Amino acid sequence: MHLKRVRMVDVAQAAGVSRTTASLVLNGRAKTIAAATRQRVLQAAQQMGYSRHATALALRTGRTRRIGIVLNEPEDFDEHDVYFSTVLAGITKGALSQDYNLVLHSCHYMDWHELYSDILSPTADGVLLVGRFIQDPLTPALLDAGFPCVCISYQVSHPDCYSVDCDNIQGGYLAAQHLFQLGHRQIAFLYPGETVRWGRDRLAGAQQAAVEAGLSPPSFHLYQWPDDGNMPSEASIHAAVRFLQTCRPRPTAMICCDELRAQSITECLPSAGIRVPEDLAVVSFNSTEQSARTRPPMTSVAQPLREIGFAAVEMLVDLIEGREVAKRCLRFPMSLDVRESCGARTIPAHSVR
Amino acid sequence: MHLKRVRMVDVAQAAGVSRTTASLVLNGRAKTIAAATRQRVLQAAQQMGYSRHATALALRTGRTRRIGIVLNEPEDFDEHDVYFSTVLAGITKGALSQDYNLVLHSCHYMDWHELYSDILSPTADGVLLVGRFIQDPLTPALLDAGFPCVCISYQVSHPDCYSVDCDNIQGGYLAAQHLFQLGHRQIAFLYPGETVRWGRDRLAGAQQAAVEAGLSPPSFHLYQWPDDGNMPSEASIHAAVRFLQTCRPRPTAMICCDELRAQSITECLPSAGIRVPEDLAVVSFNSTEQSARTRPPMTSVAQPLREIGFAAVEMLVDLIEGREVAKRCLRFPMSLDVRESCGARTIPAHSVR
DNA sequence: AACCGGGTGTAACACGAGTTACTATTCGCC
DNA sequence: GGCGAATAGTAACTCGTGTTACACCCGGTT
Repeated sequence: MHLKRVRMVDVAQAAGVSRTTASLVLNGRAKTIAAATRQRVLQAAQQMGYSRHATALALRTGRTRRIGIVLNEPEDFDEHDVYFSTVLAGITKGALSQDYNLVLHSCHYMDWHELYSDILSPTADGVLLVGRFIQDPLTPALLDAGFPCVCISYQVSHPDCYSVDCDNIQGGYLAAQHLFQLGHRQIAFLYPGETVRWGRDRLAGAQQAAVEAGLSPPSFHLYQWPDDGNMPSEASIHAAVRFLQTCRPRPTAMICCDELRAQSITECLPSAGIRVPEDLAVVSFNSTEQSARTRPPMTSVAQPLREIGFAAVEMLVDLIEGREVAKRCLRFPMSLDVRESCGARTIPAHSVR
Repeated sequence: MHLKRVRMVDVAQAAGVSRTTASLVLNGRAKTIAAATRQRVLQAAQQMGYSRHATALALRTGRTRRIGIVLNEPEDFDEHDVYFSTVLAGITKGALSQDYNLVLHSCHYMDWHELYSDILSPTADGVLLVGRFIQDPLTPALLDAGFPCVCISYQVSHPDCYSVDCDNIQGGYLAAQHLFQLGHRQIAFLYPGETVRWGRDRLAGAQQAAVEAGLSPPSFHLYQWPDDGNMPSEASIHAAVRFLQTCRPRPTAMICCDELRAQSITECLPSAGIRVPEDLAVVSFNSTEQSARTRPPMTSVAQPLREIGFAAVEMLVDLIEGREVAKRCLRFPMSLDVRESCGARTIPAHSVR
């Protein structure tokens, strides 16, 4: 039942030439081949529906024209986590424009060594590592092996590390500046703690805004949420609400570095006697469609995730094809989608798209 | 800077044997090889960090251990369309358990012929085609070529077509049955029309429920929405609302075959003087997190998308590896997540997860 | 006739692996 | 001591392609 593949040698035979000649013609290296012969070969190829055997080509050239993608977990596509799908949308577009295919490396997070050798097989010409954890041994190992890598939304300290990220410092600055301009002075800052780089950076940006607003030394009411994965537990949400209730002096605003948490917390606030935005203004991060649909619609700092994915592909392909890459770390500015959770009037906001 | 790869011949040399011997040992075909020699080879391989060259292996064996995925559009990962990411979550899990990698074929929808030859390169051992359109020429072409395919959420009439889908007839039945049990008799049915199979099937199911409820001949107020892609246009939403307003006899309930549309329409209803659920009970399809977050939370028929993705991988791998596949079309039952948009009290619903 | 040189095309090798058929050595047994 | 069988290992081919070095032909010049 299986149709036999048409190989180059079949085309050559049909055109009455050697395989070498066919190869030269089909690769445009046909300087020394007579025009008539070339036509014969091209026509035969066309007619027989010939296309190169990808694997053989890859073996010979050492290039697969594929880009690998490593996510943190097999479950990363969970509908709850819009982050990966959006970055992936950008990556897909980038790969399309560069004429590369994408490989999703399937692997449990833990057995990084298996993943390591799968990548170095090599299954692809380079790999995009999406938002891995700082302690992850995989990235340095790949870099040590000299394998082309681009990190998305994180970076490691290694001379060969290239990365694309959003400018979290500037993002934190935006969030805080907005609140300061609205007159807030007591601000709760909810984040994953200093160990997570984007958490650290966003806080740093917020503190910078505080300094510029004349609040020195800058002081936020810090709350570090427990490390419980993408889906925050109910207990962790309640703990955050309790923090907001008991914190003194009472905060009039909160910056929450995660949209999903911000949303869950906000939903619990009314029953804790806290109204949004009257008693507590809220700014979250990662402005997605979700933020527009909450009550009240939530002001949120947006990451340009598609652009990040797209740029990461571009950078990786430059690396693969040996072109010079100007900056080791590309940073995209974040933007503030002003909605209603801060009591500011709704300005036609920078569209999410 | 690039570390030279360790090849099998290097391992063999280090162990003082021929490459053939090394190959036999490393593939467990070492029946005729002395235990001592085998140990030497294994140890050398271990020590030098040897791993097979994936491309060479694929060329020789004719198996890439990759599964291709074809989506409709490069933009399918858009955050608006949770469908693909959820199916992909299931596929990822399936691929992981079967020890296959995944290839995302990047391609514009239109130039199907380019995609066709990319698939037949072959980039993967088989391909999952996710929710393509009926008119799509790609699927029959691949089937004609004898390439292993599994269709997800659609099917074509071809003797070799294998597919995994949810049972849309039963889903339509569930939706209508729920409304009939609540006493509704005048029901608007919003769907993409007869040309889209799942639309047709859901209607058929609903009609079956009507017959069983003693309403014969079954009559719904049919509304066919225009084909405007995943994101419904504002105009199309308004048109639907107008339909609900002007339709006589006045419907007391609506079944909308798409969650996103149902949601947008529901948001417009108050301003049209229609309250949900008092004036109009609403059942939608594709129950995702979104449905739980609307006001009121929306009753919706859920597709087991993860299970579908997972099963599709299983089926495809069976096909690839030449095992017998019992059923040509695997159908998963849908389930009803009862929320508040029908006025039924909230029953602890079948969890989305 | 011998030599040169441009125009055409091909034989042969390489990429890194799996597999088959065959050689070489040792062992057991009569 | 000789013969067959079992044991241990390898040369040579294959997968489908890109590339390099070379062979051949033919016309023109010395």
